[in-house]
Parts: sequence; C-alpha cells; structure tokens
Amino acid sequence: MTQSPRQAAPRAQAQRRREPSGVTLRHVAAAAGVSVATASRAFSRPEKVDPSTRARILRLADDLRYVPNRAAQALITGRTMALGLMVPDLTNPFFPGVIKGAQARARDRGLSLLIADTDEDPGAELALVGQLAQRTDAIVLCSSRMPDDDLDRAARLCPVVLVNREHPGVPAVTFDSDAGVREAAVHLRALGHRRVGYVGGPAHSFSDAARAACLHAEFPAHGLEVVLLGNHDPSFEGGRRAADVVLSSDVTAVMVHNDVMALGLIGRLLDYGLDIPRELSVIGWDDIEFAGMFTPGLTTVRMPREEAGRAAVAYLEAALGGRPSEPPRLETRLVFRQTTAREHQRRPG
Amino acid sequence: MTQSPRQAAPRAQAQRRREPSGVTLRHVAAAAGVSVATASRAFSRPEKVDPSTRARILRLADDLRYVPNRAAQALITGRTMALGLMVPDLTNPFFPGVIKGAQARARDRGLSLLIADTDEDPGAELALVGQLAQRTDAIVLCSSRMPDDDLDRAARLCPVVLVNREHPGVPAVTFDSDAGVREAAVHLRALGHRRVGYVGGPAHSFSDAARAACLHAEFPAHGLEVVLLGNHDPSFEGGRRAADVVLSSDVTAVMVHNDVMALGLIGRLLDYGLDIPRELSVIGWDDIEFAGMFTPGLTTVRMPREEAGRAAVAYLEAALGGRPSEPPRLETRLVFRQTTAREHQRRPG
DNA sequence: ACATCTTGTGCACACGATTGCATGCCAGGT
DNA sequence: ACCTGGCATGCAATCGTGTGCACAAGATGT
Repeated sequence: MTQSPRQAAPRAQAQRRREPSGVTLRHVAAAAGVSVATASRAFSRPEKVDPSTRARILRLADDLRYVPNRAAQALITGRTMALGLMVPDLTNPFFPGVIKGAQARARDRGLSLLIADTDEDPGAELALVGQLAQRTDAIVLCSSRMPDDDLDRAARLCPVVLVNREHPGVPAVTFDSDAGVREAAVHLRALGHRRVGYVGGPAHSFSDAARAACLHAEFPAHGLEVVLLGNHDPSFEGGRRAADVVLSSDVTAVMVHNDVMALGLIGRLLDYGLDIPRELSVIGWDDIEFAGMFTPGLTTVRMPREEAGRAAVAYLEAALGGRPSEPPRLETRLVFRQTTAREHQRRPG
Repeated sequence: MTQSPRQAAPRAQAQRRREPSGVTLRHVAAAAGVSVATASRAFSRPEKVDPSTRARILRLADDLRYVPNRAAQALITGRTMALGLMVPDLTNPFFPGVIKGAQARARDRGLSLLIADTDEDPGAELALVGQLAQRTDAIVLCSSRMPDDDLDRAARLCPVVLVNREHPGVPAVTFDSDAGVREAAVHLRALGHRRVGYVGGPAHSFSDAARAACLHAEFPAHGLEVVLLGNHDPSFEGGRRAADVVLSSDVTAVMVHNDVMALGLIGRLLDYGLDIPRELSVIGWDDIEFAGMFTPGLTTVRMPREEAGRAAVAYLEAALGGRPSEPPRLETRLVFRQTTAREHQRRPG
C-alpha cells in the first residue's frame, strides 16, 4: 500500500450555517459514479465529456436540484457574473428606464445587476464604485456627476462604461442630441419663433453642457436665437423656480434641461394663468413616460433610455469577453405633443 | 529539521485572470510579518488580536489597497451579504421608491442589492426568485403577483419578505389602508358625495382585493355607497380605458386603484371636456411624485414606499442575524390636493 | 506488431478568506 | 519552582468549483 502522508488529519467538519439546498457537485458526482472534475466539466466543458455520461450527470443534477455555488465559481474563476449600475436618483424616471433595459439584457445573459443610488451626491460616487467593484465584474455609470479625476480613478478600479456622459479614455454610451435638437429647431422655426430660451440643469452637469452646446450649434443655423436662462436644480421644484426667469425674458419658446423640470415650469406658469402653449411653447428633454400623460402633453426630445441600458451591458459583456467593441451613440428624436404652438406675443406678465 | 511531507508538490500557479487589485490577505500578512489567520482576525475578530499588531495590519492593508474578496468570504461563510429585490415593473414609480429605501438601508449595512424586474409576468417570478436565491441571502418580493403555491415554493427556496402582499406563513411589510381610506371617506362625505366608484386594478392582484375590501369596510360606515367599476390594467392606458365606465355610472366621485391609472382616467375625462373636480372627484392611491406635479394635483392615499423598502431590508437583516422580529404595518394617510371638490351633478355625458 | 494520436476520466491543487485547535509566552497564585 | 490560565498567534483544514496534467483505453496509421 502506497504511503499517503495526506489524509492523516481527522476531519473535524464543523457544523456551519449552510445554504438551504446543500447539494454540491460532489453529491452529483457521487450519484453519477464519476469524479467531481467530470461533473464540473459536464457543465462548463461539455465537449470534453462523453455524451452519455454527461447526460446522466445533468439528469442527476436536475433530480438532486443541484444549483452551482456562485461564490465558489466566482472565487476560482475571478468572475462574479454580476454588473453594477449606478444612478444619481432612482426617483427620476429617466433612470429606472435605463435600469430596466440593463436588467433585461443582463438577465438574458445570466448576469445579475447590482443597483446603487448616489442620492445626487457626486462626492459619494467614487466610494460607491469601490464598493460595487468588489462584487461585480464591471460597472455602468449612468449620468455620473463625478469630478473628472474621480472618474479616472474609478475607471482604473474596474471596467466601466458611462451612459450619458463622456470622458477621454472611458467608453461611453451617448445620446446624439443633434437629430432631436435639429427637429426642434425646424419645428419652432416653422411655428414662427425667433428667440428661444434654454432652461439649464445643474451647473457642472455634463449632459447640460452637451445640450446647451448642441443648441448653440443647431439653432442659429435655423434662424433661431438662443437665450440662456440660467442653471437650475434638475427637479420639479427647480423647474417651478425657473418660471420667473422665463417670464422676465422675452422668449416665446423654451427648451428645458429635462422633462421633470419642464413639467414644474409649466405647472408654475399655469398657476400664473399663462396659456400654454399659446403664450409660450415648451420643449422638454428625455421623454419620460409622464411627459405624455400630462395635459397638455409635453413636446420633448426622446432619449432611448432602455436601449441605452441594454447597450451599456452589451458593451461590458463584449469587453469582459475580450471582444473589443464600440459603445453606440444613440439617436434622439423630437416627440411632438401639445406644448408647442404658433408663436404669439404674450401679454406682459 | 522536522520533516515536512507537505510542500513537496511544486506549485504550477497557472496564470489566471485576476482581479485588477491582486492584493490579498496573504500580501498584507506578509507585509505585516504575521500569518494570514491573524490578518484575517484583525478584520473580523478585532478583540482577538493585539491592538498594536492590529493597527499595523490595518494600516498596511490600507497602504496596499487591500480589498477583501467577497466571493471567498461568501464561500467560507455561506453568506453573500447581498439581498435581492423583485418588482413587477420598474417603470411604475411606486417601485423605484421602494428600491430607493431598500438600497439606502442596505448600503448603510454594507449589503448589496440585486434588482429584478419581472415585466409584469407572474409566471416568470418563481424562476427569477430561483436565480436571485443563488446570489443572495434573502429576497424582498414587492407587490408580487405570484400564485399562492409559487409563493410557498419561493419561501422554501430562501428567506423572503413580502411587501404589499400577504400570505400565510410568509412575513410581510404591509400597508394599512384603513387610516387613509377612512380619511377619504370623511373627506368625500363632507363634500356631499354619496355614491363613490372604485376603479379596480388587475383582477387577481392582492393589493386590489385589499383596497376594495377596505373600501367596503370603511365607506358604508360613513354613509357612502361604493360602486365597483371593474378591473383594469394598472397603467395609464388602463385608467383611460376606465373613463367610459365611470361616465356611464352615476357616481360623483371615484377612488382609483393607483395614481397612474387615476392620471389616465383624469386625462381622458379632461379630453371629454369634463371639469375635474367640479363634475367628478378623483382620489388615487400611492402618492407617486407625479401626483403632486399634475394640474390639477391629485388627491391620493399615500403609501410610505421608501419606508417600506427600508423596513423590508431591516426585517431581513434581523432574520438573517437570528433576531426574530415582526415586519411593520405601515400607516397610510390621505394627501389632499385638487381633484376632490363639493359634489355637483354633472351634465349627462 | 508497434508507434502515435485521440478521447474520456481522475488526481490534486488552486482560488482567498475564516476558524477550531494547538502552542508558546507571560503573569499571577500557591 | 510549578501549575494554571489567559492572551496572541500560527497551523492547517475547509468552503465548492475549475482546470492542468497524467494516464488508460481504444482508434488509427504504417
């Protein structure tokens, strides 16, 4: 008998808190009369095991209700099969849209999605990325407000893809506002408008800068003058507060940084007794579900947000799989509803 | 020299795809001149290691940017430190609210939150629970539409807490509609209403049944007759479609299964030229953010949904920690806005 | 008949952390 | 001097899976 120095120590086998279904590969292997290695390969390297034994193993696994232990897989494999997704505020309907798309795609591929809400606190984002990175293979940063160098650090921490923000060296799913804005321009021009205001979002928001830039690039070419009406909180209240600035300007139409703000603005103007859209045309941004539910329905630039979510995880899948790819630039379109109408001088407010 | 039969086999140490920060406990231990065991204890059993060595270990860990490998911890510990949260539809603002609360609480406790959206498919829920269960310690089932026996199976799969649904033997964070509904009753009665309709949600929805039951329990006591106006899709469109039923009934006020439906209903009635609330008072359910953003502002029964999310994870924490507790029953309140007014016979529609 | 390749399987190690047990050390009681 | 006991630490096993390597048996080529 060959001496075997191993196996000497008696196995204490402490009583541990175990998962409900304590069925492991070992059990399946034993039942099938094969080694754990073969059982493992039956799942992950199908071509390396005899079809009949494989079938037997799979059937037994099923009978025993075997479910692989993801932690063990993650440990040996180095891949958690989970992705992270960070958003500034779940309460803004734009983000659940992105999540929905991301989650659907992830689920299709057997990936899980961890959600983090930063509560609009740019300072907390980097730390949160750190936390997420421990449990995921890669992260989607949606409309991140992080300072540029935090972003650099984050990208070094773990594979990252941005949505609705751009930063050199970091892949990003972006929205091409041009098409939507151009449509808005011809639309407003056709209605007779000349001077249109832009009610901006947060001062250091990337997307706000992008939107303003896009306006400046497209509107003058269509004979429209754009008037900046300040930076505001990207909330309903922010929109309401912007009402006075709008009234005291002499624009006949405004574009607003996002739909929620636009709705706040309109609500406030309605309170003032203004006739929307007769006295002021309003165009929002995002096309959240509620934009179409309001009366009057909000004309707005649609951002394909579920698609953005899907594209972001698709990109990460590819990147993790070593297949290089380019995250897409998504087209926007103007959605025509009832908050835009022929230009008409309003009575002094 | 003591003979050591171990350590004979040469370590091949295959080149594996490793996490970006390849720093493990072993490195920290080596740097600190202690064993991995001590290093480990420096983190998880602080009292069992000398304060000075502990300090040294922690500092070194920090310097080396050590981050513990959650997969390894999960493997040995049997705890993933992650929770799952399943919702029917992220697009309904009620659910992001719950998620926000859950996520905030989870993050505070160092837990992660996995999100699953069932896309309103009750048949898919059980399978999704199975998937989630592999990666989490416990699951929050929010407004689950699962059939009862699926629910039983799910609960056997892994620790579960329900939100906004009840089922014998399964803990649940519930909403006590009574208070809100009672307020609605006295409110409507004070405004002179007698017959109030109920525009129901999905036929087999637990919460719809609960809400209807609550109406039947409270309204007659206040001299109000309740008229059931059918079951409808819990969406904006569903609310719009319910408009005709409402018009053809002779009620002067309606309660609607949720805010989104109420908004749809109101929008449609406005289209018909109805004066809301003069000709019909409307009360919604949930108090989603947008309820207050509409014009007219929607009077509605508030559900403290972020609190529900927090309570659900708090309950699970306790349960996993072996501390038995009872998930709370949360109070609802009526939020008075502009869609309710004195009863006033409307002109025949 | 023998060399070579292919195929299917098992052995054993590795992943990174936790933890029961053993051990060595030092203080204090007798 | 010796025993006792607490404290700090190390050893080694363990969690469940993946995978390189070795090996046996059968297939194939000359």
